[in-house]
This record gives sequence, C-alpha cells and structure tokens, in this order.
Amino acid sequence: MDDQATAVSVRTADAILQAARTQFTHFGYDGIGLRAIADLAGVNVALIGRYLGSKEGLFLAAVPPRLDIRALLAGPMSTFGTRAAAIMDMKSARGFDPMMALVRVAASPDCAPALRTALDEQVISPLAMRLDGDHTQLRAGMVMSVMAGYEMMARTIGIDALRDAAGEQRRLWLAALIQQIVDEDTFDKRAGTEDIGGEH
Amino acid sequence: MDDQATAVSVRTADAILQAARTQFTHFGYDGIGLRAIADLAGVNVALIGRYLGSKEGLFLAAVPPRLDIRALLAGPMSTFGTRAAAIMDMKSARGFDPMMALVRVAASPDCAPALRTALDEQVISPLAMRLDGDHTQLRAGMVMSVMAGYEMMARTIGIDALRDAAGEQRRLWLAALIQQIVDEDTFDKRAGTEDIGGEH
DNA sequence: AAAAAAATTAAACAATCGTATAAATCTGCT
DNA sequence: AGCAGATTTATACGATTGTTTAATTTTTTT
Repeated sequence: MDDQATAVSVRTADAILQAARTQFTHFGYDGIGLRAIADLAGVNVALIGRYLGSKEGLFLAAVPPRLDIRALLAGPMSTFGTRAAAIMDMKSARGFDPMMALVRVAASPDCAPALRTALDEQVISPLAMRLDGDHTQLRAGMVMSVMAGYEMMARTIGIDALRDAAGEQRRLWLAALIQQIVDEDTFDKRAGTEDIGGEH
Repeated sequence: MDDQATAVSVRTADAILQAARTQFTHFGYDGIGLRAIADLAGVNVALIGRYLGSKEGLFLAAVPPRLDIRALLAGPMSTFGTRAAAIMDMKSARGFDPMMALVRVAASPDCAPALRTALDEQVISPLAMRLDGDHTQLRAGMVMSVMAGYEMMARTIGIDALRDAAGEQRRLWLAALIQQIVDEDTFDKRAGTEDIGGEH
C-alpha cells in the first residue's frame, strides 16, 4: 500500500530519468530507443517498464516537469531579454537543456499535448503574469516562440549566421528582440498609428 | 545511358514525392514509415527504393527543394512583416506547408544538414540580400527563427495563446516583430545608446 | 545463517522498420 | 499475336522497436 503495487529504487529511477532527458534532448522522442536510454543509465531495459510504465510514461516524468521559467523571472522585467539571451547562448553544456529538449521533442505528436500543458502552466502563464499592458498571454507566447525558434535554428539545424558570427552581436539582437515583446508599449504606438499591414 | 540505369515513371514518382511531403509534415522524419508514404501515394513500397533509393534520398528530393522564400520577397521590404505574418496565419491548408515540414523534421539529425544548406541558400541568403544595414545574415536568420518558432509553438505544440486569441492581434504582433528585424535601424539606436545587458 | 522481500537481469514476444530480390503485370512495337 | 522492355507488385530479409514474463541476484529481516 506504499507506492502502487510496485516499489522503486529512487537512485536508479533518477538515473533512468536523467539518461532519458539527455537522450531525448540529443535525438528526439522517436530518434532514441529505450535500450539506449537504459544503457546510458547503466541498467536493464526492463527497469524502464517496471518504474515508468512505458516510453511515454518515461517521457512524461522526465521532460515536461523540467520546463520552468522561474529562474528567468527572478529579476526585473526590464532586463528580461538580456537574461533570456544569456541563458540561450550556445555553450549550455549543463546537465540538461530544457529548451533544446523542447525543440527536439516537439515534432512528435505523442509529446505535444504534455508539452502544451507544461508550457502553458509553467512558462507562458507565469511569464504573462509578470507582463504589463495588453495581450499578456499572447506576448508571453511570442517570447517563447522567439526563444524556441532561435534554439531550433541555431543549434538543431545549425544555421551559420546564428551559430557563428560574433557572439556579442547575436546576444544583443536576441536580447533586444525579446525585450521588445516584454516592454509594455513597444508596438502599441506603432501598430496603432501606422498601418503596418500596408498591403492589399 | 538515359537516366542512370533506372528509368522512372514521372507520374508515380511525383505521387510518391507529394505523399512524402504531406506525411513528413504531419509526422516528422522518424514518425512515419515508408509503407505509410507508399500507401498514401497508392503504390508499392519497393517503388520508393527503386525511384528514390532510400528514405533519406526520398526526403532530400521531397522537402529541401521546397524551402524557398521567393514568394515572400516579391514586394517592398517595408511590408515584409505583414506578408510573412499573413502566410503563416494558421489556416494554411494548401497542399504542402514548408514551414510546418521544417519544424516537424528539424529534430532528426539525418535531416538537419540538408535543411541547413537549403535554408542558407534558398531562404537566409536571398533574404539577407534584400536587407539594408549591418548584420544582414544574422538578421535574416533571426527572421527565420521568429517564423519557425511561431509555427512550432502555435501549430506543432498548440499553445493556446497563439492558436486561439484574436487572429487580428496575433497577425499584427507577429508582423510588427518581424518588421522590427527587417527595418534597418531598429535596434541600432537602442542597442547602442542604452546598455541592454544591464546584468552582471 | 536461513528466509523473505526487493531489485535487477536475461530472454523472448509480436510488430514494424528500411531495404533487396525475384516474379508478375502492363505497355508499345513489329 | 508475340516478343521486349518498362513498370509494378509480392515477398522476405535481418535489424530494431516497445513491452512482457520468468529467473536471478542483491538486500533486508527474522
């Protein structure tokens, strides 16, 4: 009556989850097999089924809970763009890279629903609550779009102009672009007075 | 001595390529099998091997050549953002959606190199040549980042704030954001005078 | 030290993957 | 009609997929 008919060794369960995170991040959901994850964790494949149930269960326990923006929200919103750009700057060789995992795993229809929920609750909404002005949810979503899109183009695909180039310039442009969305009255003037959609 | 030891029926080869495009777009490179593609094309699996060689050959012939920005570059750059936002606006139920395919397929390491080359040559560079000011390659890459990121968040993952909301607002913000990158002196002022990176 | 419980492993399941081979059908020409 | 070449199909190969069962090792308890 302790857990649910199956007891688990926390140590190895964590090893499996950690291995799953790095493998999903490198190869995507469909791109990696349970055996490769188990090997990296140093355990047998059957333990994944025993502890996490299924591949989807493993993914749900490993990745979505780690999508969290709290670290980026610690600080004034006037410098949010800078903090966001800094975090994304290439070298992120930390143990786990949530943004990279998001991009690599978003392609699979099996993962999308859980990613959507986690992003809404743990990223978009917390960010939106820190935004002033109108359309906060929309703007928070667009901040995420810019960050995910940059990650995808720069690291997953590896577009030269984003990957090489002077890191300083790259970071400045990215920070400025994100800050534009965060700042309250950025487009209100412009989109109100001018007719941005000047075509047909 | 005509083609290369194997003659092809153009009709069915096109059917295969078209089926491959829609299937890759819906399920990603690893998410769909050759049999499902062949079924949709109404032909036998072996024909794919006969005509395109391998799965990777099929992908290379089907998707990368279709990544092209010429349609968006037809018109003044002062309204590029609007045109870009209009094209991306949800409903794109055209036969083939290159941006969606890009997002769904970018996760696979097998696809990334070809996507990188095609994007550089057929999208980033042509766009960069139409940009004034500095860092044209970098800015062109960032335009692509914004477009791809929005597509990923709005359609692949399905973030509420981007998918629902008033289409008008969504389009306006997206257009304004892209136009910011296109316009020559957008951030030069701001990033020059102020110290955007105010943190540590 | 013996017994009970927990944790891990080896092995095999059916299914599907990309790919290759050989047979069958269709098409046009004499 | 009958042959030749192009085109398509049926079939099978070995490998790998996610998942499950039973046996085994390790740990804890008595």
